[in-house]
This record gives sequence, structure tokens and C-alpha cells, in this order.
Amino acid sequence: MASMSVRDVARHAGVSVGTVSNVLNRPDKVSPATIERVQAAIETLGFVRNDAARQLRAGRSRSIGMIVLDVSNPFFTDVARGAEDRAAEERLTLLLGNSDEDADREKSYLDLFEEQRVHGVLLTPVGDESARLERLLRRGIPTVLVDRQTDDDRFSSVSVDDVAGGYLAVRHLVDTGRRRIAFVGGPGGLKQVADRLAGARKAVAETPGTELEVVETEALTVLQGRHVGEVILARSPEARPDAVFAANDLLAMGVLQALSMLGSARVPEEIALIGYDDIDFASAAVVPLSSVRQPSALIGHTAVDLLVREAAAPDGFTHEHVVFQPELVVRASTAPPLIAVDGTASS
Amino acid sequence: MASMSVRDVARHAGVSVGTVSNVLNRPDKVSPATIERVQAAIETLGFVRNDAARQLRAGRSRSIGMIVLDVSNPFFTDVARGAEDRAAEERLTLLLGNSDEDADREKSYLDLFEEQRVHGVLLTPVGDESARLERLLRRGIPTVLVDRQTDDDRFSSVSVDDVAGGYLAVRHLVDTGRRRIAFVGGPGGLKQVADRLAGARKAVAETPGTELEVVETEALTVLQGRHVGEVILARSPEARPDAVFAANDLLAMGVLQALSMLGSARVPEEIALIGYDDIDFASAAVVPLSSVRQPSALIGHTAVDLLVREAAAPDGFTHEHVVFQPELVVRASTAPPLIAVDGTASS
DNA sequence: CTGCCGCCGTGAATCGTTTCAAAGGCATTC
DNA sequence: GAATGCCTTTGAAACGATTCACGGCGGCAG
Repeated sequence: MASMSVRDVARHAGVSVGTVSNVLNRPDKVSPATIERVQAAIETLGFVRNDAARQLRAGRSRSIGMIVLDVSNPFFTDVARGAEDRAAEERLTLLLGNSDEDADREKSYLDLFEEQRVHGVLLTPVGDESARLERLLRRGIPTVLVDRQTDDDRFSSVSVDDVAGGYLAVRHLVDTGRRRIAFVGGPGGLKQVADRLAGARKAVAETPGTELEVVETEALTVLQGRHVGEVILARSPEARPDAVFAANDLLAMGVLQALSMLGSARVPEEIALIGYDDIDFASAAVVPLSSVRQPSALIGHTAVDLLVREAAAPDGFTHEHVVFQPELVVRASTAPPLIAVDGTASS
Repeated sequence: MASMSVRDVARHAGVSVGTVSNVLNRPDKVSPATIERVQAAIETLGFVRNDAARQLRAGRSRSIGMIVLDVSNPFFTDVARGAEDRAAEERLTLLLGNSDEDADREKSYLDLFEEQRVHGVLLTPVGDESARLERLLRRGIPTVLVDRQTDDDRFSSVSVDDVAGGYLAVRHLVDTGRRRIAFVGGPGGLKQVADRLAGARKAVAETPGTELEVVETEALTVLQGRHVGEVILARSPEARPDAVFAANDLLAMGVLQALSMLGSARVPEEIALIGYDDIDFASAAVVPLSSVRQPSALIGHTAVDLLVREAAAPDGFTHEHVVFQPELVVRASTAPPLIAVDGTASS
């Protein structure tokens, strides 16, 4: 009932506390008979290690702190899941914090993690990282930037080439005959959004006769997507784009809902639609959504890998920058408009 | 750079360690001038409290362990969010674990929480709870059961009256003229599912001329919902139900997608559809989904409340069982079939 | 028989914070 | 001037696991 300590176990087993600790941590140093006896004592007393004492001695905890921008975005949930699985293999625990794109919340989690002497931090920074990260550096807490490239060579990072992803998406739209393309995304301050747009621009620039319109949103949510969809529908059919590239799937699903609910612009016949992230909901949408897949679980997995390696290094001089390539996933929402054999578009 | 301790701060400020601790924890006991000096020292040395040492002394941590069945279900995310917010007010941290309905994973989280000497545990048990909970009891770890009623008076619990919820949903379908109702949900082993079905049965039983068909699923996911939707569509129109009550919104959205994608059974004209949980996606669906709302954030909030109260009580004898009532949310997916003034159904 | 080596086991010191009994300082009161 | 009381500060003890230099013991070689 009351909490048992190694001392109680030692007394009950007729050995010293040092031996109990050895049974727990280096059983090879203890004779089988003694191990037996100690474990019996642990069992009958219901002894459970006190993690705080262990950490105090060790100097750092066996937890990893992770901070993401939005827990309700399945992409981040998937990244976290990947990180958690890999962490579990290393007997590390993942502490998940949600910054909600708010710098203050981010800071308060970082403070907490500092007090906890976490093993390391996985961070998708809210905005400009420099100031806050400076501090982590000084404390020598291993830190890996997630889903964010950086030219800063004092950190490791795991990211996806968003410029390439944007290019893939728009190239696909152009290749399937679309010409008037709208990019939907925002706020422009998010690096991810800016990069995807840059990729889109590149694809449009290299194909004569295509044009790109940019529709800025306030956030990457379903609701914002619906607003954009309604705005598009309000235009005359001729003024509408014939394809929409949304900066993430939540936006794309919002656009899709607006277009198909009000029903006057069919997807993909009149407007093709492609999103980004390839979240599970994408394939389950009313019109299955084309998207650009990021290897979300792998990102989390890799981030923990880098973190563990960096934490083990004598000095943190093994900064690595892993950049994954995104992958195009084609589904019904970007099927090309049907072309009859005589070359005219069918209805 | 190297970690600073209270001792360093004390030396630098020319006071004793006790005083530093008092500045940190009971500033009212310390003269303003001293506070000033100590805080300056903390600032210049970059001192950060070591949480492990603090916990060791305190005997228990300031974390709450929470285990949910499925982190990708927005309902549980919302509950967790509510719990986290309330915990933050109490300066407690929420550790979120995902059992994925797997008893082993649940156990391993419980073990972890024990070692951490968590303040308390919030648990939505996987199956039969008795054995594992016995142990928490013996250790005296305050525990609150979440989204699960229990007759066990050794625990507090926070739940929603699922029988009432099922009744609300089907009563509404019946009241709007539906007669052949299908209940979609499973596995039947989940208490939540069984209760909602019981409520549905009650509503049907009290209205002559109505009938209830039960379609069992393997899980409460979008994919399972689509399967069911396809099965319904495969029937001749006369053999189809005229309303579907799904045990949660994910299922309902799957059904909706199947029905509206294949397009031969319109919602709500031919088949009304209602879900359960009222997740955010429900209102944003192609046909906005009627649902039964559970006060998810409030559930989390209340669970933490009970936990805190129980943890503060000298002996854990203040077990409470809070049961919330669900609320019907009517949207387009259950609009009654239009009736013309002359009494015939319009097309 | 002595000396050396390995194997097991020992127990005091340590991590950094909080707590608490006690002491110091100062002013007010008789 | 001494006694009293309040306010502030002190410093050692405690929390519980881990570590490490050391000691006991048995066996084996010389």
C-alpha cells in the first residue's frame, strides 16, 4: 500500500540496496540465486521504481518533448504517431504539446520541457525560431526541427521538399490539360505554404499558356476552404479557374464541399482539385481527393532517430538535415475532362 | 551552460538555499529586497528548476496520465483537449496515451504512469476493467473512468447517458416520419455501442408501426461506414431502410459518402441519416449531419475536476459519478421528406 | 601454505529541491 | 533595560535510486 523503496526490498530480501539496484539495472553482475530472491521480494512488496529519483540521479529524463502546430490536423497526428512508435523502441516516452500556432503556448511548453530535463525536443516552430532556439542551444538540449527546413547548422532537421511537392501538384494539373490554376493557402508567413506556392509558380512558369491565381486564406482549415469554394462559385463559370491546388487537404476538402454541395461546378469535370498531405480523409472524400503525400509516420520516426543519435554524441556536432521527397497521389478529383474521339470535349 | 542549482543561485545572491526555495514557492514569506536579489541571480545564471528533484521531494508528480481508445477519433481528441485545459489551470500536465483498444498497450501505459507517480489517471478502459484497476486502487492512485459508467463504487466516473442518446436519435427519426430504421454500429462488446442500441430499441418499441434493423460493424470507422452504405445501396429501393442511425459520426460519414457518391439514394429525401458525437466534421459534411452531441470538452474538464478533488481528499472516499445528458443536433441529413399542402409527397 | 585473482555484494555519497525547527534582528511595550 | 513578539533567514534532513571504491571469500597456481 504505502510506497515501497529499494531499501524495503533490500531488507526483505536480506541484501543491500546496491544489490537491488544491480538486479534492476545490470542483472549480469548478480548471481542467479540473489536475483531470484530480490525479485521475489519486489513481487511480494509490490515495489515500483520511482522515476523521479532515477531521473534526478541520471540528470535527464527519458521523455522527449514534442510540439506541433495543430493536433487536430491528421498530418501532425500521424507524425506524432510515428515518433511515438520509434521512441517506444528506445524506451523513451513522448510528451505531446500543441502550440496551436501560438508563440506563447510554444514557449510555455518549452519551459516545461526544460524543467523536466527532457532527453530532447522535437519542434515544428511557430514562426521565426531563432530567439527561442538560442536558449535550447545554450542549455545543450538536443533539438530536431520537424517539417521545417533550416539553413541553421546548429540543429538537425527533418523535412519534406515542399517546393518539389508544389511543383508535382501543379505539373500534374497542367499535364492533364488544366490551364487556369488557383493556388489556395495561407497565411503566407508559414514556410510550408510559401514553398508549395513557389513550386506551383515554377510549374506554371515553364508551361506557356497557363496562369496562376493566388487565393490567400487565414488558416489551413476546412472552414477556410469552404469560404474559398463559395467565392469561386460566386463567379461566372468563365471566370472560374479550371483547377485548384490547395495547400493542404483540410482546405481542399472545404473547397470540395462548397463546390459539390452547391452543385454548380462539378469536380473534376469542370474544376480539378488537388490537396496536400494525403490524410486518411482524402481518400474517403465524396470525390476521392488527389493529393501530395508526405511520409508522415516516417518523418516522426526519423526525427526521433536523429534526436537519439544527437543525444548520444559526446558533443552535439552531428547535425543532419534529412529532406524527403513528396509523392503524387492521383485520385478521381483530378481525372482529366473526358475527350471524345473526335477531339471535342464531351458533356 | 552547465546546469545551475539552487545552491549556485544562493551563493550568487548571498543567501541560503532555503531562501531561494522560498522565493520560488512562497514569495510572500520573503522581503522584497531579497526577492529582487535572488531573481537577478536566477536571471544571470539562467537557473531552471529541476522537476525531478522537486517531484522526488513531493512524492508525486504534477502530471495526469490519460489513456484513450483512439486518438484519431476527434471525439477523444476533444475530450483530451478539455482535460488539458482544465489541468493547465491547476498547473498540471497531461500525459496522453493511446491504447488503440489494445489491453497490452493500456497496461504498459499504466505501468509507466505508476513509475512516474502521476497525480492521477484518467482512463477509458479497453474492456473489462476490474483486474487492472485493482492494482491502481491498491497503490492509492486516484483514478477517474471516462466515457464509461460503472457500478463500481471505488472509482469516480464521468460519462454520458448513451441509452438516452440512442433514444433521442431514433425518437427524432420516428417523429419526422421515418418507419424502417437501421442501427449501424459495433463491435457489440463496446458498452457505448450496446447502450445506444438499447436506447434505439426503446424508441422503436414505443411507436407502433416502426421497425429496427441492426447492422453490426467491426469498428467505428469511416471505412466500415462506407461498406454498410454500399450494402444498403445494393438492395432494391423498397428493401432499404428509410433512416439510418449510426453509432458514431465516423460511421455515419462513411454511410453518407457511399450513399451520395453512388448517388442512387438521396440523403435525406430517401434515407435520413443521424450520427453520434457531433464531431466538427459532421457539420462540414456534404450533407450536414444530424447528430447526438456529447459535451466532449466538458467531459474532459469534469474528469480532471473529479480527479483533483479526489487527490486532495484525505482518503479517497469521495467517489462521484457524473452522468451528462446528450443533446440532439438537427441538421439537413434528417430533414423530413417534403410534404405538399395537398398531403402528397413532393418529388 | 601463501598469494593472487575474480566474483559478489556492500554502503556511503550523490543528484537538487523542499521543509521546518530554530535562530537572528528589530521594534514595541512595560 | 529587559521582555516580548513578529518577520526574515538559515541550514540540515529528507525524498529514493544509482554509482563506485572497497572488502570478503573461495579457488587455483606456485
